[in-house]
Amino acid sequence: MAEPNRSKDRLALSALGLFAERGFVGTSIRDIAKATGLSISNIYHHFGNKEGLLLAILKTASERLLRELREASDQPGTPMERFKKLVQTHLQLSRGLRKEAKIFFLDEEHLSPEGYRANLTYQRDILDLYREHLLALQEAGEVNFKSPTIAAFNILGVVNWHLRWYRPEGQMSFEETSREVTEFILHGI
Amino acid sequence: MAEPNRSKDRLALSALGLFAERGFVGTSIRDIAKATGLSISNIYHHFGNKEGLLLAILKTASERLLRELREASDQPGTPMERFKKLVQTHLQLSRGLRKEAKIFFLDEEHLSPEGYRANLTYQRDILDLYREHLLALQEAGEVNFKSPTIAAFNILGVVNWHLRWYRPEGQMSFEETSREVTEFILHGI
DNA sequence: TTCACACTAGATCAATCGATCGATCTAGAG
DNA sequence: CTCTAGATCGATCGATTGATCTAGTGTGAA
Repeated sequence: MAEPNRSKDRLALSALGLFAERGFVGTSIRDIAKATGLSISNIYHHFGNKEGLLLAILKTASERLLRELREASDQPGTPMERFKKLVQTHLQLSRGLRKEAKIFFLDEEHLSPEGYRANLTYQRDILDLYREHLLALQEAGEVNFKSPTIAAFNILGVVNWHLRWYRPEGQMSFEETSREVTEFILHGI
Repeated sequence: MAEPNRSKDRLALSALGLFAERGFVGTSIRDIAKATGLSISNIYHHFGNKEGLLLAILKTASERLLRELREASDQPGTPMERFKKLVQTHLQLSRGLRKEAKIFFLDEEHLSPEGYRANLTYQRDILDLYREHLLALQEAGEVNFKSPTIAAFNILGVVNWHLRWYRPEGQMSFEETSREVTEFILHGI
């Protein structure tokens, strides 16, 4: 086996694109197999079932997102500087993880209870990261919200909505929208 | 016919609940028929096809939402007062239209081109309403964003995210979260 | 060489899908 | 009393679904 897990990776990559485009239920295992040129059996061999394939994609993406967000916001600096870095990094990463993010918020209701729980945990981890930073800001007193939790939800709303409406082919550049979104958040808290 | 369109309304109501719970693709026309106790044929008789049923629900809800938002924000007052009223009304209405709103943002990719376009138009109408108000605020000079469009997107992100995470059965009251969300938005702009 | 195992293909399964059919029922118009 | 339009029914269509089964591959260890 010169190229280990090549089929597995190809399946995951094709599935990512198809899930993002047509949704989980809207994509059949035959679509995925056909897109890779492999047979259906590979999906069941490598991922157990259709949901296993989705969860594998979600796991990889969310772990990477959380890790990179932690790294970026763990740099030295004032609480406000670190929080700003967190938001900016989140926006930038979401840009590269458009498809993954779309899957994330799309097909929750078609997952098994275990899959749903895993999905929820990934989202909660991101929320908690924001809550930590917001709590630090609140203790520093530079801030005018009462509940760090609600503030974290509001921020996630703005950030996640951004990857919903932002179109790279539009007239507004990513840097332009990203700066405006960041300022909205910084004023909001 | 003592009760005109009763079957039609019952179908739409059942479909609303099922679509919100399991998604459009995740709900079969058999599920809807079974939930109402009527036969499958009624759906095709009253709505043409499965998508027609969804679009009918979407149309009713979005027209009502837009109308009530216009009414609420057309009251006399300063631009800021009217804008605040708009946001508060939006939050309140979303609370009563939870299911409809969920459908709205869920299954876009499974619609026909015409259905997708209709869906997009409804969302654009809301966006434009916000842009009008934000433009008035910008001209009044009380505001620190550059693009009313981006600001409108940000606000919609916060409002729509609210109906995603807010749980009536949780410990936080609706009034509490609503106030906090509104303040976040008002500071953000 | 032999054996075990990871990997892959293709045929096939029962279940379910959206949609359509002709037939029947009901209510009101003329 | 007849005619018609709309509402509703159960049966059924072909297609597709996720999943499984069998039958091989090729590779590396013993």
